[in-house]
Amino acid sequence: MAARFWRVAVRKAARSCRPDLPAVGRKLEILRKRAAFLAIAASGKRWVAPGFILQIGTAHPATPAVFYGLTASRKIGNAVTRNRARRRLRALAAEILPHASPEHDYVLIARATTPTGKYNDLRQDLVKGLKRMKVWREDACP
RNA sequence: CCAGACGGUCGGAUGAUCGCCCCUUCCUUCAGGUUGGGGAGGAAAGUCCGGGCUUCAGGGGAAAAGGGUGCCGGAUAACGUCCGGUCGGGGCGACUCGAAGGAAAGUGCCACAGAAAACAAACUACCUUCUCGUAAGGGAGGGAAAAGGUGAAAAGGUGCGGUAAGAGCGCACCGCGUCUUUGGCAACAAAGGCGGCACGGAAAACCCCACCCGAAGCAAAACCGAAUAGGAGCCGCAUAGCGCAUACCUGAUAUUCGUAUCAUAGGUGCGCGGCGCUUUCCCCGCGCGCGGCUCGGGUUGGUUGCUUGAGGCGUUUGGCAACAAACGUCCCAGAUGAAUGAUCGUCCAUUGCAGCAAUGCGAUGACAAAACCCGGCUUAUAGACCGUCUGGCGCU
Repeated sequence: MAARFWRVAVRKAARSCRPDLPAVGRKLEILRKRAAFLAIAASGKRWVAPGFILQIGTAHPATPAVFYGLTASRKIGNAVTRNRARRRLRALAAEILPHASPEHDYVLIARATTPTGKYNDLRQDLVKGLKRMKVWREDACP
């Protein structure tokens, strides 16, 4: 009940701050180049949750958008499973990552439980992880 | 109604909120907004066959090697696929399965067991002659291959006759071989004659015969952009060439500036020769130095290829069928760290618990996701539905 209310509030906030572009941490861009993934992995900062692994790249000047990438390896299952994991992570990123600092790049790595776990758990874990790593911005539009 | 055979269709439904990719309308400050439309499969899978397409200039012929296919006829762009037959297995049946050419071209093989595994042979045992012995029985020679035993297989089978015992030794039927006739396009089948049995298995050992096959793949390939980038150097080989023609182009000379002349300047054309052209050879044709080593550089990106196709659906006609033709109609994914979804309800299935029950609470949702495109094959697949047929049982 509380979670539902919280989610609606976020959506309202996201909608309300749309007019004032270009504000920090609003848009999302997906990384597609192998070199970018390697650079983020090399920074070594990672946070492991039951449903996924979060990697954070080294700090750089803030960009207009938050860059993030998704990885679903052969290990977690066949093509259907990998697709489902990647799509759940993409939905999660669309909801949560506007709150992340645009001074870093992020990579979400799918684990075996990603396609089957509870969506609420995934969401809470990601928020927790961002706060732990001190890249959480409470207001999406400061 | 039960059990089964074959073929086909589908393979969760629906709503709300928030999104993604492609095409498109309009607005436009060129960054977006906006209108409308489309967006995974029967196997998209495995990548096992067959094609299209692209590149290696291309085309034709022959040979060798290698690979593939293998009853007959048809379908098809093609196939190892499909359809219809034949033959041989399985099933009461519907139906189904089949590495189904040649063993009389040749070489080799047939384990174990057994006497013997392919010019047949003879262990036990059978018959007989001679001989030794009182006898039981033994020894030597001959006949024969029926009985026993071994084996996947023992050189036709069963019955009768025959014989010292036996044996296709003779006869009948069956099998086999061969010839003829008939039916069939054919594979093959049927009938009749002849033969007295010759020809064991395995070709999934090599092999022979007939037919087919160039290679690599969309990371193909083309273009744009970028870059000193079809780069530079050295070595080796080679006739790095020769002849003829040509004033058309560049060039040279002369010039009255209009042009003329020059073939021992280059280009160009033709011929000869050399090398190369996807294993080799020949012919046509095409291209032109070739080969090796060293140094330096490049490999990001974008666009095209990219989805209108041996296309889908419907009707009619031909055909037993696979399929073909005609007409009508439709446009139906195009991503590239890879879109086609995420979340939450309701319903539908399956299932667990509780309950006398109505029902309630919870869990789960087959296999599996396009990657240039088609035709097949193979494998995976919870469940639902439809049609045709077979064998039972019951009823009228």
